[in-house]
Amino acid sequence: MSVQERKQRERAERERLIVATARELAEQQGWDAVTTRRLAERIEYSQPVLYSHFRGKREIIGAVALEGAAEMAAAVRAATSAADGPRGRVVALARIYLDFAARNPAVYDALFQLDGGLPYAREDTPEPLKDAFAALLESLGEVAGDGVHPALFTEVFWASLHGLATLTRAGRLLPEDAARRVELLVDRLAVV
Amino acid sequence: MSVQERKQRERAERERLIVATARELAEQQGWDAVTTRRLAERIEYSQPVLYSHFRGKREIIGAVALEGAAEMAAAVRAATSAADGPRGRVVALARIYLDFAARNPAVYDALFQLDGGLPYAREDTPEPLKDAFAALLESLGEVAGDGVHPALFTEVFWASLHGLATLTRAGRLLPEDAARRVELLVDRLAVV
DNA sequence: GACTCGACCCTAGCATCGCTAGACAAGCGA
DNA sequence: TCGCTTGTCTAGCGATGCTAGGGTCGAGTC
Repeated sequence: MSVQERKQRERAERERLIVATARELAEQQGWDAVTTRRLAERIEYSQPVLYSHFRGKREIIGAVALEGAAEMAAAVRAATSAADGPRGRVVALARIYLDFAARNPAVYDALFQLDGGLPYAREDTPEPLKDAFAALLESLGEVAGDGVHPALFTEVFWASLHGLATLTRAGRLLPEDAARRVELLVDRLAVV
Repeated sequence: MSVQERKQRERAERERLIVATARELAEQQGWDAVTTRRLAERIEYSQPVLYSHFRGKREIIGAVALEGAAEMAAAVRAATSAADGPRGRVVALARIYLDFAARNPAVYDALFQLDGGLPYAREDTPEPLKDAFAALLESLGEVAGDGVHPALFTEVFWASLHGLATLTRAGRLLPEDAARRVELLVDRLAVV
């Protein structure tokens, strides 16, 4: 049995290597540069090996997305737990969210922009995705206001942040006023 | 001279045909299906003809985006001018914006999601894009509130709508609660 | 009215993409 | 030691965006 176990360990290790390498390559040169050939070369295996771990490129993007979701949830919780009061937590959340998107553009794309073949907003949605939304809900639910469903409020707030993140990164919004936009958004949306 | 004029007319006509065909194909089967070969076949010319009009696929996407921007601006102005009061105009704007995005997903992608090689938020930004933003500003500036720069408010409101539009279309948000989200967004963001 | 010459378009092909079939080698269990 | 499973690689398929080069057709000139 120990032989099989060793093989499974090695296999899992290689899978982590694939995901980490794909992410690294995407952050360095964009997802367009993440071709199966380049990826295979970087992990020092041939192309078909990738397909013994993932169905195709889409699933690799999906794996990066799941990893990113877990990181984002952790980052959000860390930031909000260090802040004081409902409003403080919302401000911290908004900042860390946009910061995460700006610092990890490839991961953010994998999560919300690209097709990673993951089911969203459904029962069989992977746990990391549900948990990332839950992390947002924990702080945003506090400031939804009377008579407003916390989840609905979270969706709206999240969508606003997502809009700011994507439009800024796509060059549609100038980064200079980013802080002022966040301030305005929190002031208006959050009920404290 | 009339021969040259005729040729120029025919050339311009063919360019319109290319853009219209690309848009049609994208709306029918998605932008992935818009390959230079398929596009060439549909307009009944060979591939290289496309490159005598546009630098490449990117520029074709950009042309569709410009066409879409003009349409969106017109739609927004039509909807807001038919509504009463500042709040009524904002509600109408939000609805028509999301409606436009839902009805013309390919055009919306060309505008805000894909790389059409267009310069945004700059001095040399094409007129249709500036005008589309201006159309939003006309109604949203009314409800920015005291001490808030109308353009900044417009950016935030626009980003929120963009977030709702993209997340909904990507399956990240369920369409059922769309109306409630718009209502909440307008209630909180707009100062009436 | 014949001819020259330039503008225009098409065929063919390049490098690269995601993905797969089939040959081959390595290492396990008997 | 042998047989077989498991795993990996080489090679190749169809399709992508884009381009080079040849050929045709028609406008303008003598």
